[in-house]
Amino acid sequence: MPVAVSPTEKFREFLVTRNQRLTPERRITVEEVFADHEHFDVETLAERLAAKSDGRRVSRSSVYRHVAAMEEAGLIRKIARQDDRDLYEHAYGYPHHDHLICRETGELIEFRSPELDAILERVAAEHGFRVEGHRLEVYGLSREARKPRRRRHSKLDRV
Amino acid sequence: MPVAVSPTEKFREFLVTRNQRLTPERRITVEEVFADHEHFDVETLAERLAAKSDGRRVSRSSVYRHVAAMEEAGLIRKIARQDDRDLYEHAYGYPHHDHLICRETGELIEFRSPELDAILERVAAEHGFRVEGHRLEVYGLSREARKPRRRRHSKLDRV
DNA sequence: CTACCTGCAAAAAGTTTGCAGGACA
DNA sequence: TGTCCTGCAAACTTTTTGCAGGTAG
Repeated sequence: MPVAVSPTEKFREFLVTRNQRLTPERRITVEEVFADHEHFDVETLAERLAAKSDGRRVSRSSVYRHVAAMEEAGLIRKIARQDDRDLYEHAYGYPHHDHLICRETGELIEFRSPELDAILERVAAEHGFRVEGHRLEVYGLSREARKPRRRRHSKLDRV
Repeated sequence: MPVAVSPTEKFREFLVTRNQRLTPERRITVEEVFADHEHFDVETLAERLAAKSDGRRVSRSSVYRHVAAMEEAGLIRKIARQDDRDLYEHAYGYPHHDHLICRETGELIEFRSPELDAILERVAAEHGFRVEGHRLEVYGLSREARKPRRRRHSKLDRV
């Protein structure tokens, strides 16, 4: 099922409901965020937007404001905290999923598990709780990290 | 299997491995934390410890230092972020579990699900990932929050 | 004209750190 | 004596906010 409306358009629709406009700054911000499917944190995004050489820069404070709006619009979602920063990912046009997070390499491996969702629903129901969403971070070691010393930046590499 | 060693003693053992001592301040901090099974954030804990009328107060910075140490010792664990503060809970003498978090009341309902753990193991294995732990926060509405008592402030009213 | 917007600088809030004086082995 | 420790204040980081000027309809 294809995404019928672009994130930018979706954002505009959301803004309308609040009597707000899709300004150039807002457009630039959404487009930068949806230019790829990478996770991001606001600071980094702001740096990227501030570095634009053409007249397309957006101030840090505005980036924070726009990211907050995009989250309220349901375009993006907070997935974790990394190095004291909130990490975001696309929520629009991207199915919900969870993450395996490697403590060694920082890798984020995405996975989907309907079974998991089902269990949560059931457990929640047992507690009279209505699920609206969840955030799951599984910590451990990725295959990559466990590879027996292969070009990995380990101080223990024999010199 | 019963907890053979008290948290305080456990903390002492950990400190020894780093050539550190269980000072009065450290002892007071661990004891305060394990005085009940409630979740806590450092700021609140620090306030409690600063308010002690007897000569048992501990400065905020030390509380931060001690809490960090206790986490490294495996006595406590970070479970979520609430109101911009890290929230901790006991990890020692308390079986691992996850939480249903009410977005309305802030309630934290604990639950355990071996099935969930099993699924995570399986999914992880499929990705060559070795699980060491996880953090799961399920958001939604608790029964309490859904009780149809007098007008709860909701933007969705009469839309 | 009347919102809505933006960038800047300053402010918040949580957390960390440098430092001088103490304490303990 | 030589570490380890603590409290205090200052520093830091990320994020938010006040404000003055700008812009669109």
